[in-house]
Amino acid sequence: MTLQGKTKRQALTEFREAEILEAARKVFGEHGYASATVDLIAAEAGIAKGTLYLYYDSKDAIFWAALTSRFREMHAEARREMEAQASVREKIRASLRVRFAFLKSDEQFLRMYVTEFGAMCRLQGGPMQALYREVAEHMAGVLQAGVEAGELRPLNAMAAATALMELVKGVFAMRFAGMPGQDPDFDGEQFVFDLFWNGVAAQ
Amino acid sequence: MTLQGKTKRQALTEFREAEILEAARKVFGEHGYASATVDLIAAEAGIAKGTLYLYYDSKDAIFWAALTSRFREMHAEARREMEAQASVREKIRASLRVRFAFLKSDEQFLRMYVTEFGAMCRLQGGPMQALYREVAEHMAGVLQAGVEAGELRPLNAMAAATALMELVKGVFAMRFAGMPGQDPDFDGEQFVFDLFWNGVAAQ
Amino acid sequence: MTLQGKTKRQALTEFREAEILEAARKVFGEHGYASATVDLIAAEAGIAKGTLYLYYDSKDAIFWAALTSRFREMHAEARREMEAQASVREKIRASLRVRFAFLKSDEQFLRMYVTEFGAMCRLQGGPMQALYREVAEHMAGVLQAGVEAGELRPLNAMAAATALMELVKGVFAMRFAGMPGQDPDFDGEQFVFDLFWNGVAAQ
Amino acid sequence: MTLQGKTKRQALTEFREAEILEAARKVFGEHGYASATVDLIAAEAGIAKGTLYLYYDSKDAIFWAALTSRFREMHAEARREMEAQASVREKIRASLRVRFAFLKSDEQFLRMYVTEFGAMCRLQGGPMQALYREVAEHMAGVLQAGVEAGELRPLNAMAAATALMELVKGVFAMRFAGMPGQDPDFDGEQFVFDLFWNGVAAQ
DNA sequence: CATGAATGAGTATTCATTCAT
DNA sequence: CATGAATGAATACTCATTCAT
Repeated sequence: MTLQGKTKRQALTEFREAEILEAARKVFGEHGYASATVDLIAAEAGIAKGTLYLYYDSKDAIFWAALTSRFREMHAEARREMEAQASVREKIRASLRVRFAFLKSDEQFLRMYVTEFGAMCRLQGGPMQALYREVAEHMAGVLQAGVEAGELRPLNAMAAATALMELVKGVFAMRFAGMPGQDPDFDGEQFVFDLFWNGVAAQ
Repeated sequence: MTLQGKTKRQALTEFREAEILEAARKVFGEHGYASATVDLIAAEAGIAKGTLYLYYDSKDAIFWAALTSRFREMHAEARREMEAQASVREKIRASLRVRFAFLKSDEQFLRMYVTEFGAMCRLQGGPMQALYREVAEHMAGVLQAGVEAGELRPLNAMAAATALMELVKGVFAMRFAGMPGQDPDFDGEQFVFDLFWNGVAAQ
Repeated sequence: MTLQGKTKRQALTEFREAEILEAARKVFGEHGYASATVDLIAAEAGIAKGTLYLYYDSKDAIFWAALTSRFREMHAEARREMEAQASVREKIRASLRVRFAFLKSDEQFLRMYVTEFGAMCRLQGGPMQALYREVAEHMAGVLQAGVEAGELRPLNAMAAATALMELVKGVFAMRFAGMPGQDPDFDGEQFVFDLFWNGVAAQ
Repeated sequence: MTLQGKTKRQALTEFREAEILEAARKVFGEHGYASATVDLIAAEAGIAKGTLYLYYDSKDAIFWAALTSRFREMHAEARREMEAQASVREKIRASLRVRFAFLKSDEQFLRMYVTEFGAMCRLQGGPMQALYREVAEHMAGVLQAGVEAGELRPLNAMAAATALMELVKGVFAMRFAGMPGQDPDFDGEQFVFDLFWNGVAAQ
């Protein structure tokens, strides 16, 4: 009974948190951090403003949670898919496949990721940076292994990992920068892979 | 006399504007857009707050001018240096040389460029996007010529141009993301060139 | 059974109420009325916030009850002790003895009494004022009798009674005002008695 | 010219500050600290809310300034009048004369002084306490001189000084406590003087 | 009876912008 | 041209109170 009670409450809490983050991504995605208001997020989530503060301590905390929770999901799936592959080449492919799928399917998250990640890393300091670093380090590990296995030419793995992440972001940034003639046939994923793979492959 | 008067006035105006933008870059660079205040910028520039509004219409306008004026300078110099080179390879080298020199020498501008360019492109809409596009299109033109000359493999030139710009930004972003073990010998410029050149060169 | 049930319930209710008031005095004493929160009181009392409202109608009511219940106790005991004395002189002594003992033994109540009684009398209106008046009137009655018996010089008994109460408060206020060189040998009770007695005694 | 300009500006500033404090005393006096709002004070002062913050940093600062500025004036005048007297007896009389005149003539200040001084001493800490102490110490010095001159019986001068101040407050507190039958002929000043003087005089 | 999640009115404070001098 | 005092709309956050479970 206690267990059920706890489970129920936990479930409710998790549901509310998810609801809030969903609303937050929508509002932050549309308005940007500065212009987004807590009232707007609460209204979007269909709850009272005060209720938000039962689940998150501040606007900052909401933003951080909304951005990183999704970012973590994306990274976790990419990691899983990469581990299922043997070669570095296929690991890179898998990583790109997952990331492109994620960013294409979640417009709001994409906006937050592309336009505010940079600023938030600097302003929010620690937690955001740590996450970014963690993800980069994982990719760097994969690339380093590729170098040691002779699949890749010798390179600074951390820099290459960062470059790969920024390339993905960059391709999506083209949209927001209002690039013209967006060729509907343009395959960003393939483009990034070709550029990066040719850039780092041995020989 | 009238001419001279006008010239004097124009000179003063230009001097004031430059002073303001310099101050703005310092304040925006240190605090980020949202936390920077017009009071702070005025104080830094050593003029009254009201005076700012004689030269710029709004905080937004100041930010935009501070960011783009420097961005334009960087691009203009890069363009000049690129035109002095014959091969696409050397044009790319020249572009990177200028951009890295600029960003290394101006910490404040670097911060604005890396952390707020993305957000501002989306939020400020037109003017910022147009500029970004213009720069990308110039680089795309160079790359397209390279493709046609057989120096580069066939590729989406606009995407490649964007990728190059984002790679430069990405290398500097590593700093702000608090990347560890920043190898003091790490040569970001060379790294970006190698990655990109190998990524796009023919064969 | 019903009787027992009622008695049990009443006992429980009284116990709860006492518990709540104890907690309230602690919280109000530490934080002051405005900064004290109902959550804090509930936590201190070890019950849920909603439960508080089963026993008291509002934060105000809790404050009022916490302050006056103790004030009443203090007065009741002072009254008893005064009645056990024959002369006005000894009645005054008894009153001071009880009041000083109470205030010295209950730091939290002391704080509420000294720092917020004044404000609350005005803001809470009726009930608090009535109580204050009742206590003052009792003391005034004693003093008036003293006047009529020739023990005290002719005076406005109500004013003198108020003065005595304020003097007691004033001595304790010295602490909160951060008075220096608090002589550890200083006997506030004796001091107030000497001042007041000399001030009101006949001749 | 510069001097005039400065003087003008200073005059304006002082005028505004006085205006604000006047309004603040009215609002704080009527509602008490907690219920008073900054909006109300601004409205009462006939200026915009933001303007308040050009002159005072916070609601707390306004309250503190409103209370202490008047308190200081009262003390300064009392001090002057006391110094014009030779005997301790007349100095005490002078002090009471000034204080009663002040408190009778400024209902709003009286309310703040009587009902919130205690709480604020504790909550605002340092500045308020220091002021209270300073005033008490001055009076204590006078009383101590009286003791040494044989005019007063030996006593704890600081305690007696505090007692005198609290007696004054106490007499006015009677009003707010809704004391009945306020004899219109009752002379509070004389009453406090008699009580205190008889209480402390030699013999 | 007891709970504590939900509410939303209420408030101090900031800051871009204006305009009288 | 230059100033900076004045403005007031905008907003994050709090907390007493309620009520469904």
